[in-house]
Amino acid sequence: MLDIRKIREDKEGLKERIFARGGEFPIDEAYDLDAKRREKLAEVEKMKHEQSVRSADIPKMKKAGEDTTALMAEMKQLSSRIKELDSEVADIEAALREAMLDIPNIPDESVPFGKDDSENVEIRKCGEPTKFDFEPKAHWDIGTDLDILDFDRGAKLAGARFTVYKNLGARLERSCINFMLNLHVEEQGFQEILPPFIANRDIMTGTGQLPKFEDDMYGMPADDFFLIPTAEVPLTNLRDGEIISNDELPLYYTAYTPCFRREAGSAGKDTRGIIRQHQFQKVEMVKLCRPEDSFDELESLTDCAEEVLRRLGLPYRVIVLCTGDLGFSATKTYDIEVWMPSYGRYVEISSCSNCLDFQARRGSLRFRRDADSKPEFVHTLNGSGLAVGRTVAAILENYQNEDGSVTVPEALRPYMNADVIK
RNA sequence: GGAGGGUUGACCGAGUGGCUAAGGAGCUCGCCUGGAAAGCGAGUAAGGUGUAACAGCCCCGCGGGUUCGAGUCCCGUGCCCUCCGCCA
Repeated sequence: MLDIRKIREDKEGLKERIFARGGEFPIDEAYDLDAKRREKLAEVEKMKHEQSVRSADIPKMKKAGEDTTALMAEMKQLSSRIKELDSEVADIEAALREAMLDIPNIPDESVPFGKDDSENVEIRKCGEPTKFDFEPKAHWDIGTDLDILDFDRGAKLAGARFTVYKNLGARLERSCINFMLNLHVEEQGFQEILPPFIANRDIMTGTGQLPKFEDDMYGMPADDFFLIPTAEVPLTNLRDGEIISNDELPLYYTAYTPCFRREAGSAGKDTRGIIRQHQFQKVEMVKLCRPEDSFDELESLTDCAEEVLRRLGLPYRVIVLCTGDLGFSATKTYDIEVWMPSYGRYVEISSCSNCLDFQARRGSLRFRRDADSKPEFVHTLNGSGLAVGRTVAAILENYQNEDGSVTVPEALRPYMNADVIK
């Protein structure tokens, strides 16, 4: 959620920057509701003041033995007028909040203008696309042939876009998780968290998944719970409602969780393999930091994710998302894309974003700089480190051998207890 | 699932209808001391909204209601704790 003051101060400038995302957002509406709200509020506040001052006279008059009937009757009228106005204000506030929740974050000045993912800009590249002196297979064929991925039984158990991992396939997934967590925790300074995989409506609203994207979430209506679509949700909200002390910042959290997404609107996309699943595993990193540090933290966060790929020896590139491709809560996002031979191109495997105070404001994530200063909102960042299923797919494809076996990357061998999957 | 207890400030905690929601811990300063601790004294301190700045208004888990007036009474509900039941 944006600070309403930003809209008040420079509505047109803001509209231009936000509309660069493409689409329309209710900024004018929020502006008008805000003005109306303040006007009504001033009116009702004056009445409340009168109410409290004059009501205080009643016990005094009673003590003095005076008759309070007339004053009480008058106060009763005032009270009911206040009630009416109060409910008008509440209606306006609800509408204002609804509008504000539908307005995305402002793209940072450094974000390139563009309409969609075709206009994202490559920043750097590491390694070269893998070359084969035989005809390489796609990971779904490799996985099926080695009997480590079972798509048919996944579909039987749950449906399309669910996959069963077996034997060294299951172990490869688990090894990646452990390898990534250990790197983040032991070398990069993150605290390891194992959060609930379910979040309630408030929490889902705090990070921006709700109310706009409810259709993309798996919900449990009986309890008004949701399966988390990413560990960003519990990690970012871990300190929700708290006032964090200054010396705790910056906070680095990492967690492995499964992620659940309905993928509404992705019908026909990436239907084969494990690139786009309703349930996938991910190791996520989240940072809470002081406002002045968040852009530096974004660079180091991205590097933490890249380090995973470097150690796995997978070719990748980093792009900066253009205004049209930027996520709802982010002001700036780097995507890391891994080389996927079956696609003949780079495929997203991590997304690292700076959300400024946008999420901190929706929940209430604040810190106190000094003992006597006011609480301020922290800045929040999140990045995948990495999407595990896509990492497995990339390993299977980039490390495949002509005989159908797959060489285990050096960094994973201690976890796999195997040099090769065959 | 059933029964009971709780929910007040960056922390603890009093407060069952009416002037400004106690007190403590904390923090700052002073006295005391060789120095510190303890003790004593003084000060300071809540978040939101709003204003040029004041003021004003709101805030006692959340939402309704009763009342001239609600932290306090009534209804609903979230969460925490205890016991019972069920259960990995």
